[in-house]
Amino acid sequence: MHATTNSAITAARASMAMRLQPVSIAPAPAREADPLDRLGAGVKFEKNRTIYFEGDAAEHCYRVKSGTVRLCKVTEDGRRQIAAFFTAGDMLGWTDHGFYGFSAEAVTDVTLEKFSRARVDDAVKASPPLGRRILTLLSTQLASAHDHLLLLGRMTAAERIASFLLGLVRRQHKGGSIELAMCRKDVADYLGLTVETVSRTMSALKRKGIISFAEPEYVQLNQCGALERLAMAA
Amino acid sequence: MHATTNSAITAARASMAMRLQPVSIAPAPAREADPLDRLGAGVKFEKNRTIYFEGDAAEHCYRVKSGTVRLCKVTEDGRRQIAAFFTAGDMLGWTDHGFYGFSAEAVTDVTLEKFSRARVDDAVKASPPLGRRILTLLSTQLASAHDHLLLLGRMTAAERIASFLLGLVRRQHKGGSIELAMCRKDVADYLGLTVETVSRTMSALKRKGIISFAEPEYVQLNQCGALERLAMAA
DNA sequence: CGCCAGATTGATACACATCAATTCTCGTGG
DNA sequence: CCACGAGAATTGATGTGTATCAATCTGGCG
Repeated sequence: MHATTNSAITAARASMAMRLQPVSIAPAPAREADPLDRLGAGVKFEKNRTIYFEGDAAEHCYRVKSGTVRLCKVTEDGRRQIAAFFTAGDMLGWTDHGFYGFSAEAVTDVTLEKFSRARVDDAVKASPPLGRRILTLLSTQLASAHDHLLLLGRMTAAERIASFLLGLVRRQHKGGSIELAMCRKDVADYLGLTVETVSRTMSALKRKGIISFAEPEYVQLNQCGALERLAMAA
Repeated sequence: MHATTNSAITAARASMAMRLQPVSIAPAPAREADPLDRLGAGVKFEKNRTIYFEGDAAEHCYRVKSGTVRLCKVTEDGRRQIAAFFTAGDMLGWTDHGFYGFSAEAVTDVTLEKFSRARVDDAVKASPPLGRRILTLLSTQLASAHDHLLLLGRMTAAERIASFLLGLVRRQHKGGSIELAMCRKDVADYLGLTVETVSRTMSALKRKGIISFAEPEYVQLNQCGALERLAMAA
């Protein structure tokens, strides 16, 4: 019935794990200048400043040079959902709908390259490979969002935390140890939980020796295997 | 602080409501032949057949001609999440990652146009406007997925049902009355709930006179205002 | 030092899941 | 035509994972 080999599934899973978080733009082909480089203007935002608001006209898109950005939306009564975190190399704000659907905010102090949408559009017309890159980008972000849907719709608190930590460790490949740029509230709003549940769940993992941390923002993954078993899902 | 006008927000909200469900490909420019038309091969799938499996090599993409398709993933222990429903005009299976991340299944009997990814890629190289259409497509689907994240992460059962029904009524603009192509289990798995909760919540809405239905698959929205108040969120 | 925001931990509440019957519809065969 | 069985939907009784409410603890900073 299932026409796929196991190795194909394994490969797919590996790639999916890699993109649990939004992923960097593909590196520009070998030794050519990145056509985006000519178009960008450097901008900085302090921690917790808003880069653009949900509902604003979508006249710019951005590429992260340093720091972390969150994409989020807040309801009238204060509930918040974070759709993604972006770090160095990620691109955000590309939409074909005239208005941003989610706000973008600086989680830490950030530096960005800011692009005029109109100019990028022109550049894309002139350079098909650039168009492809943006396509790849959106495709990656879409796949990532779909994985996030499974997490929010069907996973338990422990599974969500495990997936989140594994996603981070894969992005910042520094073996086992990760730095959380965001506070517990941000983690909670990304995972569809409350701060308390995030804190309790992480404490439980710590008690079991699966992870450890002295300060809340520096976490060591001691048993990735155990985490992967928790994150299971697919 | 918030630099946006109310009308901008209103416009953005309207457009966001419109794309709660994945949205049709933009109509081909006026009187020109759609470049995709030459590339597609018609295929049919019976209700509940799988169009492609998660993990399969992503060698084709599809455009729905009739019927409804679901994009979904099932965990080892049987939990399922539906990421999207696609209907006539929607495109699916476009990914830049070699393997499909989610399976696609026929909710009803469906007819599709099937495209070879390689050929579409070539066509895109030859025709920049086609590239733009696909970009728009992905951008729309991404925006839709982000709205879905808010729904799964932060909304109550009643809010999810209300959003879902409003999303449907906007797609099939037949004023007030909608046809559910999918069963309650599909709705539940799209909304991150159980069948029982979907059923109970819809019964409650019926008791209040906000909606009505004799057969489960034909629902009449009597008070869209009340539903919108429920769906609130943003 | 004393303040404050963030993190952690504890006690309790509740929304939704789970388990368990019915009921309803529809297709199938006697 | 009706009996029968199977799958889907609904409804009810109960359980539980996480939210909520409420302290307490911690580290940075004026």
